[in-house]
Amino acid sequence: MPELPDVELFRKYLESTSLRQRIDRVDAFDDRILEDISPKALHDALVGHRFDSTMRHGKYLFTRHAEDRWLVLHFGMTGYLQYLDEEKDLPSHTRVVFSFENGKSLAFVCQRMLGHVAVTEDPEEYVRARELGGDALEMSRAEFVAALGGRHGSIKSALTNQSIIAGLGNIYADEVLYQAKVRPDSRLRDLDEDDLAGIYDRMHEVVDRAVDSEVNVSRMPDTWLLPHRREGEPCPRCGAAIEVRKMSGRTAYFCPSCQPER
DNA sequence: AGTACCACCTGACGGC
DNA sequence: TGCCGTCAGGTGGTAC
Repeated sequence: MPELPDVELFRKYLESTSLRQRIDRVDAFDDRILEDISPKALHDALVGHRFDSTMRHGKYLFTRHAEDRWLVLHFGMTGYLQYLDEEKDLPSHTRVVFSFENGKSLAFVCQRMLGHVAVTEDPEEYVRARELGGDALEMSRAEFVAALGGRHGSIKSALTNQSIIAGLGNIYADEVLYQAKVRPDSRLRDLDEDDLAGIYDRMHEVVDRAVDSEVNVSRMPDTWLLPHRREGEPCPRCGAAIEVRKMSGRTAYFCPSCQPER
């Protein structure tokens, strides 16, 4: 479930493995993954170039391969990157392979086909066209409060709405609200600026720490909700049974005692 | 504006 | 054993 911390890790992974190698071949095995570009056009756009830098906005990863040419990667729910010494070791569900001159390759793997690969001239323009909000890590506390202010929905639907804040998904939104002791179904109009500032601070902590833990749950604090995100499991803070509630088709996990109703 | 629901997609899992 | 419904959840579209 790649959310911001996962994608940030993919970015670092791509940086440490795949820069500055001449791209010899690009194979797209399933063009449902490709967004407004044919397999041949993708191949032709990349061959002969080298990835030379990366950037991330929310759950989108960009890597530059020429002046004004960037590859766009979005991982859907099950996507990830794998750098390989030998192409025979391609993971199952590999959808696109970037083969380098040194015989190594980078696989874009995406089991459920909910991810996308695209090409853009300008990541910022791409972000604008997608109507994404500010990146959760880049945005200031004042921008965060302003983005949420004056809205009427639930806090959780705002946190996971990529056009308001880009980067949080279902799992980390639950974690942030758990840390902030705010119930996911709380109405924004019932939260004041201090509440929002607190949520912003917890969001930063959670995302930073998740990246530091390399998104490995066993390396995250045991006092977090994430290792206990199961119905009825005791809350690591107070022992009350964790509750689950469906909110617009998503499962929200929370502690009914630490995250009181407002 | 916000919400609910559906579709996309595949694999795991529980029930029978 | 094997079939079937349900669930996982990021995104996007539609209807209310």
